[in-house]
Amino acid sequence: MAMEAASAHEELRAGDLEVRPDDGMVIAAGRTLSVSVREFQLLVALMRRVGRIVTREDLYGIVWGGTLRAGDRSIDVYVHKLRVKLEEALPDWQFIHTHVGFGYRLAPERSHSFHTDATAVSHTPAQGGSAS
Amino acid sequence: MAMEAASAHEELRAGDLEVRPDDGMVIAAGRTLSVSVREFQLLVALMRRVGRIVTREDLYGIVWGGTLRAGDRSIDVYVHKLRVKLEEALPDWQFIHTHVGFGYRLAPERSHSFHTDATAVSHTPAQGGSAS
DNA sequence: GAAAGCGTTTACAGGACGTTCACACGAATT
DNA sequence: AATTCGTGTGAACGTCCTGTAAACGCTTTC
Repeated sequence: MAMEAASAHEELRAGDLEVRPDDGMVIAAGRTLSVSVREFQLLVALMRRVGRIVTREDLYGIVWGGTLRAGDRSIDVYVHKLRVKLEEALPDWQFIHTHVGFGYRLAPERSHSFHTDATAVSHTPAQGGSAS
Repeated sequence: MAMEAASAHEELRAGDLEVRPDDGMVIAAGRTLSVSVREFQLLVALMRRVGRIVTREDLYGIVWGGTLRAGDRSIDVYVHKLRVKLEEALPDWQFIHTHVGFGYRLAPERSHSFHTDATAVSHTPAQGGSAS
């Protein structure tokens, strides 16, 4: 059977971004990029939920463990570090998207080329308007 | 014959680096390198996993056998020794890459060294110079 | 028996990492 | 427009990890 979520050689993909949770490797456009342990854990957590918004609380629980304390900016810092490295490797693609008040979402989207951004409605309040 | 990991005339390659586990030979850019037994074992272990990150624990188990004790720096020392010899043989290539917190990865990559030298290297690097 | 090579261990230096601050920017609200 | 909350971003700082040279004992060779 194909058990991939937790055992043999899981391989996560999103556009030209590839992550191998087992090997600790991140490959962007064929080139291996070096990321720290925290960066890697965060990236894996997001990659396992591609296209979906992950709350800070969830991310913290997954990567750091425990509960996110008020005022803790670790997630923001590491999201930023990841963005820098990903943009350096794949300049025309944007992977980690911010959903203010909701969390982060990982998905490969073109950066600056053209604004198809008529999507003014980023997320309807029907989704989960009560975030703590 | 599909078995190559331990039988007849295995021949490992990575760029201009060639290793023959059976003969105990290391050839870099056509020149034979002399390496010690430990250095050789470590190199073979890494070459058999080209492109992948190998943890210190795994390396130790493969080359030294047993479990890596806390504070044991043998691997670091031998990685360094290998790096010195490989760089001496192939100055513009970097083979053993460190992934902090993960392990080591062997892969031929150009050394992006932006030297400010306008005099020295211009064409043929004279690799058979005066080495030992 | 002395010299040399090798593998291991030790010591110190340098760099990377993770966390926390501080401030700037932007979005949402009033 | 002004305020408030949330996020972006660069930097400071202590800690841990890795790089590197050298000391040490062991084995081999002459």
